[in-house]
Amino acid sequence: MDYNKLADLLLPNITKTPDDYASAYPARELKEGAVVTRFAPSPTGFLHIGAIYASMVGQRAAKSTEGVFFLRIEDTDKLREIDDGVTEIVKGLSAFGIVADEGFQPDGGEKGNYGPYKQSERAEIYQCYVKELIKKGLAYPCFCEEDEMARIREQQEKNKQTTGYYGEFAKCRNLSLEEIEQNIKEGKPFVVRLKSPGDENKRISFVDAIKGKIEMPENNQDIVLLKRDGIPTYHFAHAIDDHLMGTTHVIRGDEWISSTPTHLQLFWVLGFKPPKYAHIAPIMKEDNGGKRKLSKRKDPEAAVMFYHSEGYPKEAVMEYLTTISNSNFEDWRKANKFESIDKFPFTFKKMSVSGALFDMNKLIDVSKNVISLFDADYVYECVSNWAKQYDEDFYNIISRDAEYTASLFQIDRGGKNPRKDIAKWSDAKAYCEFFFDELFTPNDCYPEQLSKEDIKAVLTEYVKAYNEDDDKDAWFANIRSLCEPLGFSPDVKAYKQSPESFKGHVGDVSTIIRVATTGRVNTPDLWSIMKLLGKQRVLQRLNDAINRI
RNA sequence: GGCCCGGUGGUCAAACGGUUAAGACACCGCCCUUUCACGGCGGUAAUACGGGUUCGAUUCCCGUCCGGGUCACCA
Repeated sequence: MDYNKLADLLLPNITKTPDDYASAYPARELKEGAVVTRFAPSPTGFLHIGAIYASMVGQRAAKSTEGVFFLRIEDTDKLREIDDGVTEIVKGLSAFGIVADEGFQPDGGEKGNYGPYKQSERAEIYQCYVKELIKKGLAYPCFCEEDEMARIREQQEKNKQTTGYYGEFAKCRNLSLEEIEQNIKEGKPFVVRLKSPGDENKRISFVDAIKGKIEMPENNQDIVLLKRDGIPTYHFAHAIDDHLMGTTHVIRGDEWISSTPTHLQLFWVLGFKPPKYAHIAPIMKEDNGGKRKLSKRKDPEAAVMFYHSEGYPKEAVMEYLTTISNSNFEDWRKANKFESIDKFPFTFKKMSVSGALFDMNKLIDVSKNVISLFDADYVYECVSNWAKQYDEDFYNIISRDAEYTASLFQIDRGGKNPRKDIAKWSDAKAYCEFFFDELFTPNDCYPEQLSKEDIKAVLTEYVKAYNEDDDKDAWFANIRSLCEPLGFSPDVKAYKQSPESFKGHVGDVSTIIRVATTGRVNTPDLWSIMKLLGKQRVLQRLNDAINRI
């Protein structure tokens, strides 16, 4: 068969040669050991948290070796593609601080010398290489229809043979040039398949950067290279793009492991040096005792938007994801409490081999720690940004006096053992409601064992004694001095020794004042709160409380 | 079903031929304390099962079971 003739018949419009592309995509000039990674999503729906995870790994691997991390859009499936898919991906990533060195940028632009970074714009590149393969007799057109394929499959299943298009079942392999010409003339659609040189009985092995050595049978399927529409399949596009773009490490979900022999074969027939593979385990979810991948239908936490709308800071999500990805991260963090996460020496080897269950408790814990280290101004900024988008009323209230709001986040912050009340920005409202008159709801939740008269007496006396200029010690001494005349013990220990001789202790007196001013039994440091509230509001609330009794 | 990968407390995970089998989260208790937190101390809880190999197996080998992935003109 004259393969050159066949190639021109099938792809008449392709005039460039692989050499043209080889010179258009020169080897990258990077320092020794630099790693080139990429995140290559298809714009088929919302951004999954797994995408953040995978890109974080890619970015970290590249950054730690002064390499390159790029973003390539794999839009070869027009049926599943959604509008704004690319924007969603880029925005979603950048919301977590992930911006690619090359490829699509948050501003909508495209950066880098190895583009285009969108596969739909690379059609003729793929076709050029397919044509080359046809010329070498390594690829051929296949005119089989769907029902025909189904019939073959049925037969194979019946005979307990491996299903698929291969060997003797690959009937279009043996078409003569004349038959092909005839089919083309009749306008029959075709796909281009690889004439697989693989042998099912031979084995191929490769070393996965995460999972170690993996051995599998060679691929003997004549996989589709070019679909009817002339667009390549994932497999083929992967081989071409990652070669041309100089990817050194392909980081992807481990659902791809089983097609890696096919990919290795593709690199081989194309004469390309294959990249290293790092197959990462997916984040799982517990489901009826079993494990399954985080699902977008069932699990809100699968969507990147979830973290955004709940208000988990991007730093916390990254921190959590790193905890999952590198088992030694927590130890490192303990030893480097204030260090930027970028300094963490990331390695593939430490990555978990099997899928970790998503642990919301752990995220919350990590997030509380992360937020507890933020300064008050930054907390305010974050809460404000969050509220602006998700709770406008709250936003209007807190932004009226930025300084005031920021200072309320300063309570017990900045010291050695900061409070950890807030795990996500949506917690902020509940945390600080009583600081704002619009959000403050009086709630007379006084301890039940105290009589109304006693409560009233405490409040009445306190209104007289209250001095807003008191420092913390004086403030508390003041409360303490109220105790005895009112029948309360100024000392908790003394109270515990003979509870029957007191109405309560200084803690109860504090609680009464606390409830009257904040509507709560539990709050952060009351003195700080009253300081912030100011004399007028404190007295107002105290007197209101007295009047309600 | 074929082919891969995996199985240490509820979860995430160390230990890679010899440990009383770490640590973190969650849970429980105690201490600190004017409340709540924070912090400190302590506790419950694990090597899937069965065979080997070995003086000795969480660790190596085999089998069973269980879980996950994959078998498209989807990625």
